[in-house]
Amino acid sequence: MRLTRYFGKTLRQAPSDADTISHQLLVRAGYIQQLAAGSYQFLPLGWRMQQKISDIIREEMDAAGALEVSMPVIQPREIWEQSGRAETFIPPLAGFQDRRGREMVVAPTHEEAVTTMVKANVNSYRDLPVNLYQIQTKFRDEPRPRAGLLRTREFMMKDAYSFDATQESLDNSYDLMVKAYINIFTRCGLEVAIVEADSGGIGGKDSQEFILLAENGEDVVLLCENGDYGANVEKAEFVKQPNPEESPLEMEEIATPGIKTIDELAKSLGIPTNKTAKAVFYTVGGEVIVVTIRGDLDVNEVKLRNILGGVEPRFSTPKEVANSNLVPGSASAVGLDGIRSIVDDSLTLGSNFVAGANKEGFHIKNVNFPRDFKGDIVADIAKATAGDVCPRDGGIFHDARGIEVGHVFKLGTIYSKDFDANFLDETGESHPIIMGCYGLGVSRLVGGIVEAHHDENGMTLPAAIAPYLVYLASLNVDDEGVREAADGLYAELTNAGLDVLYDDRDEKPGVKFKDADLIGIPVRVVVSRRGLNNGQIELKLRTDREATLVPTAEVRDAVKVMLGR
RNA sequence: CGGGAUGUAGCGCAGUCUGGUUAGCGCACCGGUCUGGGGGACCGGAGGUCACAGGUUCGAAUCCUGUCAUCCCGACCA
Repeated sequence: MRLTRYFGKTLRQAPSDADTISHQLLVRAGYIQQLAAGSYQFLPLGWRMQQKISDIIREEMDAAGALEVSMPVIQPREIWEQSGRAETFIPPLAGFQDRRGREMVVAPTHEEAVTTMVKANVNSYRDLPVNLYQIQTKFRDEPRPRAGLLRTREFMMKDAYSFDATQESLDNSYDLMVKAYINIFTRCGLEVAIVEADSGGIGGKDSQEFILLAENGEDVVLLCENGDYGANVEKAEFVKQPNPEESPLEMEEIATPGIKTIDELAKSLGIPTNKTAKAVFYTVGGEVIVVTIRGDLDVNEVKLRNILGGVEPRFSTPKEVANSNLVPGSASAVGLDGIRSIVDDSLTLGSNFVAGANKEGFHIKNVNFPRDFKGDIVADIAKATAGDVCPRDGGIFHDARGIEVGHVFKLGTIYSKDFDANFLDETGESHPIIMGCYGLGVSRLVGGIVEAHHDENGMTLPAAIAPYLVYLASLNVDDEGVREAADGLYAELTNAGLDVLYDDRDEKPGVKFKDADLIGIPVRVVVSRRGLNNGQIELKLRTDREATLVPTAEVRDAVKVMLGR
């Protein structure tokens, strides 16, 4: 494609509202343009890059036996009511009424739709397994879109759904997808960490995320130093260090005037924080509950939500706390009646804790669980952090930020039951179909790849996903010899099956070099009067410092070698 | 939802505090001359509902009120 006929232009400065590097470079290089918060238009360069990624995804999904379909973005709200997610999906569904007054939603994901599709087409175990996927627009009304393409409201996603007759078959379908994802990310030039994850609003049991490690990432993951375990911080399990054994002593009230926090409490008593019990108040569906955890640990709200049956807990307001007769700073579950108590299992790993006395300015020594307070639920609800101990092999966790680029789930039968999507087994017995689902953020990958592949001058895109393979720059367009040579190379390289972006503009060399670097095309070919006088053309990989000179006749083969073709 | 910041040409900004020519500058854009290997120089142009609405005033980009938009931080352990 000739740049004189192209659409979109490069910017010397990025818009002031772009602050992550991928956002800045994608806008400056003319790949994308913002329309509204979390809503981007793809210019030709950006769209081509996204299409290259989509092509890779299609190849790998097809190779794994999945079949491409397409489902509506606008869906009747009914099916969301049927699954029970109409009210519970976070962020809340966006939608509108059609002209007949029927409630429609803009789909944030497609479990409901695909389940109805499969229900109509699968009756027997002979029809299974099957895996359906699509690459298509999603809309989620995110409370805070940010970081360019890394978190948008409208985005492109590849979503796949597997349907199996048995758990073993689901395991196989799931493994096939994990392998396909590894292939996809590898081909995109990315190294991703596969970590255990919470399944969140989608539902299901086993779930893993593919995390592209990057400083601008929103997710925090914990990785064992031995490489055998990695998990999103929302999910991570760890070995809680037990306190030294002591025999339980009698409770004793002590005055602690002015002490409000665990740190102050531990300091004033000269004890470690793990000798204290911390009480935290949450409101769950209008009910205030008290959550008790050892003072050196913090509550993981995702774990808490899961043991509460999936209802989102929220920090209680001061008013709710007061109405429940709880005393902030001196609260505990000791002696509390009529209020639900959730206890982290860390409190079983020690004795004689210091806890609040539920009286302003007082605490109680030698509190022991379950002797001194009840726990309606005792479970692991603690948040792991860097330095904690891996549950698999005792290794130490380190933490890292990353971008969630893929997420796979074993759903089980939650949706097939909602929609009566059943099959008959060999004995004629009816069962709900066992499902899995597999998401991959395509437009997010565009941003993620730039986060991973750039330098101070612009993008350094891998050939597999670059919008063009060759940036052909003619330095002296008013020189007939140069123009003929450049035109000839353009034709030759294009005919050889290489995507060429031909900079035939009447611009200074510096401008062309700057743009070539910014746009990030893997190979740069320069035709100039100077080189031509020696019968030579200049070739350079975007990621190399120095260029090499080759005779005109050898350019095509040399470029192919550089691209590994 | 809460907190903070910002809205002036396609992009980056000054001007606002202290109201008063025709609202400026850099980049980009159009015409021209020179130049020609890392965003070059000069000459001449075009481009603005100063986010929007209302108010104060002889006079508002500037002061007041409201609205909208965009970005950042927080969604947290009493």
